[in-house]
Amino acid sequence: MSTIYDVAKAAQVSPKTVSRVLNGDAPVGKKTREAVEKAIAELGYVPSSAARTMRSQRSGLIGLVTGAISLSPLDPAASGLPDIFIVKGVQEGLENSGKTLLISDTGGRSDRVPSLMRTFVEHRVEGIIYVADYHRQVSLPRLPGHPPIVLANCYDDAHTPAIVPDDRFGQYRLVQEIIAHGHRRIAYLTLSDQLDATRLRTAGYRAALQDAGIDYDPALVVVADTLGDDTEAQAECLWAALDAVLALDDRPTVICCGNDRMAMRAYGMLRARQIEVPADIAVAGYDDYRAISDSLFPRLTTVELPYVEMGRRAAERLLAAMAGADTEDAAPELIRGDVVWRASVPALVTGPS
Amino acid sequence: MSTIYDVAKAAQVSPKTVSRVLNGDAPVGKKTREAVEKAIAELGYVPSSAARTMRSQRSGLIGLVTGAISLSPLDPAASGLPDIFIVKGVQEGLENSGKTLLISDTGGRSDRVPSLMRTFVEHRVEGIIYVADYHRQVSLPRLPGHPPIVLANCYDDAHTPAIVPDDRFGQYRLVQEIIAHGHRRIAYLTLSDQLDATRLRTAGYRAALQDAGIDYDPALVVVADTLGDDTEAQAECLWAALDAVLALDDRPTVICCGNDRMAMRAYGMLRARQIEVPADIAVAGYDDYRAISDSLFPRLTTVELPYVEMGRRAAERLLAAMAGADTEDAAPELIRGDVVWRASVPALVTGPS
DNA sequence: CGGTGTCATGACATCGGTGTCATAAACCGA
DNA sequence: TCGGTTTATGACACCGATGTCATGACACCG
Repeated sequence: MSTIYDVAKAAQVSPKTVSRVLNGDAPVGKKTREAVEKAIAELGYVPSSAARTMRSQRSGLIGLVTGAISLSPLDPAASGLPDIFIVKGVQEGLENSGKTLLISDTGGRSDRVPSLMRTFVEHRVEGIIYVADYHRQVSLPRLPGHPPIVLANCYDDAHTPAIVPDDRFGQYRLVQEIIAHGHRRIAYLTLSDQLDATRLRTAGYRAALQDAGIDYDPALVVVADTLGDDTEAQAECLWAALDAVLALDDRPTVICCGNDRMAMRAYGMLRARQIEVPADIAVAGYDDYRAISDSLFPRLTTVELPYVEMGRRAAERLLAAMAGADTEDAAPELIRGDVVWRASVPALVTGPS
Repeated sequence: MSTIYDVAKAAQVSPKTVSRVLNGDAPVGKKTREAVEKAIAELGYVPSSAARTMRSQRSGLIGLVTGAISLSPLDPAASGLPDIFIVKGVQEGLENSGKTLLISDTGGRSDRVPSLMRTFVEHRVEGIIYVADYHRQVSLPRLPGHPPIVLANCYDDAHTPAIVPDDRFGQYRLVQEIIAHGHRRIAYLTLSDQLDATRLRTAGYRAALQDAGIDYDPALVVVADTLGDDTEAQAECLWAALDAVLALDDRPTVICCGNDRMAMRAYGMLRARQIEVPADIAVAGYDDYRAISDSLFPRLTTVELPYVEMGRRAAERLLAAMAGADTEDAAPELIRGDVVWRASVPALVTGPS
C-alpha cells in the first residue's frame, strides 16, 4: 500500500503538499496539483484513516450497537418488525455527515455489550447509538471516556437522550379511525402485558373509546400472545383469545391485534372457523411490517412503527450532541407512526337488526 | 483520553512495558504488572486502535457491503427473506477471529459501492464480504490494493470466491418430499423468470418429477410474480396464475409458491375462493421466512434459504483467504437448505374417484 | 527601487502505539 | 567465583498523516 511519501516522491513535491491537494486546505499551484493527482492515480494511493485519526484525534466513526441482526423475527418480545429498519434510518440520518458507521451486534446476548462498547472506544468513535430490539427500558454500562450516546427504541433512568415510538398515540389513532368507520365493538388482542408497548397501546385504545363516548368493556381486551419463542404456545394463546371475544353476546366487529404477525395468524384461525375477513369481521394489526401487512390478502390495516424515522432522529440527535448541543432531555422523544388504512377494515354498514 | 504514556508515568515504568502488559508478548514482573494494571484501571485507559493499526499495519477490520438494510422486504426481486441473516451468519463466523466488522450499506443504490469500498480501503480492512440482496450475478469494481473479497448470495465472472444457495437442490428436495406424501399433480407458481432462483428451482422441480417418473406438465408451472415493488400488480399476477392452475381439468393437489410471501398471499386468495388450506389444497413456500412461515395458520411447509449458514461460510472463506489460502474456485460454493415440513402440506389421501 | 504582502511550498515535530536492540539484574552450572 | 544465559526493562525509531512555522518567489505600491 503506497503512502503519502510515495506520492510525494513520484510527484517530486513534499508530503505536505500532497496533503494539501488531498484536503484542499491551502492553495496549491495548478501544475503541482496536476502532478500530484497524476501520481495518486498511478500509484492507486488511498490515504490511511488510521494515520489521519491519530494526528487529528478525530476518527469520523460512529458506533451502533444492536441486537437487531441476531434476533429472529420470531422473538415474540420483539414487536415483530425487524428493528433493522432503525439501522436504516440511522444510515440515512448520517448520510451527509461524512461519518462512517461501525455496527456491532450483540447476538442477542446483552452481556456482550460492554465488550462491544470497548471496541468502539478503542476505535475512538465520536458517538454511540444503542438500538433495542423492542420498546423497553435498558441499562447501559458507563465506560470511561465514552462519547455521547443516544438510545433508539429504548430508554434508561439516567436521562440519556432516547427516541421511542409513540405507542399510545398510534393505537389511539387507529381506534379513532376505526370508530370513524362506524365500528363500536372493538376487540383488542394484545401482546404480552409485560411489554411497555402493550401498556401504552392499551391506554391509547381506552382513550380513543372514551373520546368517542364508548364505554370500555374489559371483556374485549385480552392478552393473546406469550413471551418466548414457542410459536405453538402463541398460537394456542391466540386461539383461546379469539374464542373468548367471539363468544361474547355482543360480538366485536373489529379485532385489533398486537402486531401484524398476530393479525396474520388471526386471518387463518378465523377462516378455520368459517369466518371471513373482512366480510364477517375486520382485523387490524400493528407495526406495518410490510412483508406481511402489504402482502396479506386482504391487505392489512395497521399502524406504522416508525423505525426508519426513529433511526433518522437518533442520528440527528447524536450529531447534535457531538456538536456540543445540550441534549439532555428529561423524557424520551416520542415518534409518531401513521395509521395505514387498507382493506382488512371496511366501514361498518349497519344492517337490519 | 489518556494514552499509554500517561499510564507509564502513573505506573512509573516505560511505555513499552505497558505495551507488554497489554499484549502479553513478553514477560513482565508481577509487581510491575500489577502497578500497570492499577494505573490502567484508574485512568480508564483504552488503547487506540488507530495507533496500533498504524504501527502494526494490521487494522483488524473486515468490511461488509450490503444492500440488506435498505431494501424493503417488499422488493419482489428479493427472495423475500431479509438477507440481513447473511450478516448475522458473517458475525457468527467472525466471532472468534478477533476481527471487527465494518458494515456499510448501499441504500439500494449500487453506484455507491465504489465509494463504500474506498472507505474500506481507507480503513485498511483486511478483507471484504459483499452481500447481495438476492441470488444473482454482480460485477464489483476492482480497487487498487484491495484485500481479499468473498461474495455472498451472488457470484461474478471473475472467479471471485462466492457462496450461493443451492436453489436447484432445495426445490428438488421439496418436490421429492411432496411426492413422497402421495401427491402427483404439483403446481409451481414461480417468481419472475428473470431470476436465477427461478431458473434453478424450476430445474429442481422438473428433476424431482422426472426421478419419480412423473410427466412434466407445462400448464402447472406459471410465473406468478412481477419484478418491481408494485404489490397490486403482484397480487393480480398471482390471482391470474391461481385462476390458471385451478381451472385445469386435473387440478393440482399442491401449490408450490416462489416464496413464503407469495404463499401467504395465496392462503388469502384461496380462502376468498372458498378453498381451504390445507383441507382442499396444499400450499408450500420457499425461504422459510419464519415471521411468515412459522406464524401463518396453518403453518407453512417451505424450504430454508440457508442465509445464516451462507454468511458463516463466507466469513470462513474470507478468513482462510486472509491467511493466505488459495481460495480461487471455478464455481460458486452451493449451500443447501433443509426442507421444513409443516402443516400446510398434508399427505394425500386418495379418496374415492 | 525598497518595503510589504500574498502565494506556493517545504522542513520538522507530533499523534500513540509497537518492533528492535541494548542493558542491567538475576540465575545457573562448573 | 566466574562466564554464560535468561529475565525484566528501557531507549529509540518508526508507522502515515497533518499542524506549525519558515522561506523563497513574485506582485504591488508609493
